[in-house]
Amino acid sequence: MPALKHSRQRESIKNFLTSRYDHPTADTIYTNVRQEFPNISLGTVYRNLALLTDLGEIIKITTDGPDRFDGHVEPHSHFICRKCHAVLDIKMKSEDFIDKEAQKCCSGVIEGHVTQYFGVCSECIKD
Amino acid sequence: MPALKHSRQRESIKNFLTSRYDHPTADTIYTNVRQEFPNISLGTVYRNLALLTDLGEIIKITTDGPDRFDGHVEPHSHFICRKCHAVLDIKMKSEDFIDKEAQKCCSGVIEGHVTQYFGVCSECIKD
DNA sequence: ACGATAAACAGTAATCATTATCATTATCGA
DNA sequence: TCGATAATGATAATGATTACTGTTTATCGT
Repeated sequence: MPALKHSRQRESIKNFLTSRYDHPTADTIYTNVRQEFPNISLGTVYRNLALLTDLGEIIKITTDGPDRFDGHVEPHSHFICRKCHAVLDIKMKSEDFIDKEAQKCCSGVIEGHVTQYFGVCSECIKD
Repeated sequence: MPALKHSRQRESIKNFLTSRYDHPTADTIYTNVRQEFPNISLGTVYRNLALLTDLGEIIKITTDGPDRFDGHVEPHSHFICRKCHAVLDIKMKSEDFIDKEAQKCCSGVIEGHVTQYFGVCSECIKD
């Protein structure tokens, strides 16, 4: 547990993530933050994304393909379009109910869940 | 869409998966199937896992770390222990209800969902 | 402000999981 | 049994992520 020090690079990554709602990958974050810090390293991006995830300030979304990151930590789920692979937010009320239902048939202690919905988004459905 | 041909290797992979309930990784499958086919290639394992997934005969579970595979396709969810990383099955009734709830606040068409519960399993909770 | 300490950095090499390539072998219908 | 082609084994290549190394920078006590 090393003492945390402030860094402009980490602040910029965090700011970028809270400004976006499209769940970018590490690489997208890298190319964008590079406009403010032209020689930031990709390793620095990954290091800070892991750190921010551990701190609970952002959320890591593991899917097929590269991981995506979400700067908005209020409980919500994600809808992933199987055509264009867009990741959209879903905010529903029954999140607690789901944990309680699952707990009924699980011998361990359930602390939470991550649900990914899949289907076709409203844009792709036009085609 | 190439015409499918039978292969003993693919059959062995499928059989191994339906015999297990612990959601093994490609590497675990590889080392086990190797007892029957000593010079099967890891590439063959991956190729057949992808094929079987496309055919809907098995399920690919994407998590932190390497993908895991499930030979049992009846709808169910997974509980992942955050201590020992075991993947256990959860079979609950409200799966359809969840899709309908989510559909209420989603502009796309929801076809299904994958939920991963996390917490501490009954073994690890003893420590 | 100054200097010591250690976190964070940029740059780069290494790792890990997965996919692609290609010459050879196995499957299967005619 | 023969011919077409899917599947294989071996291995190279890729893509995402992590680890390493020497340098820079933030923080804190004086």
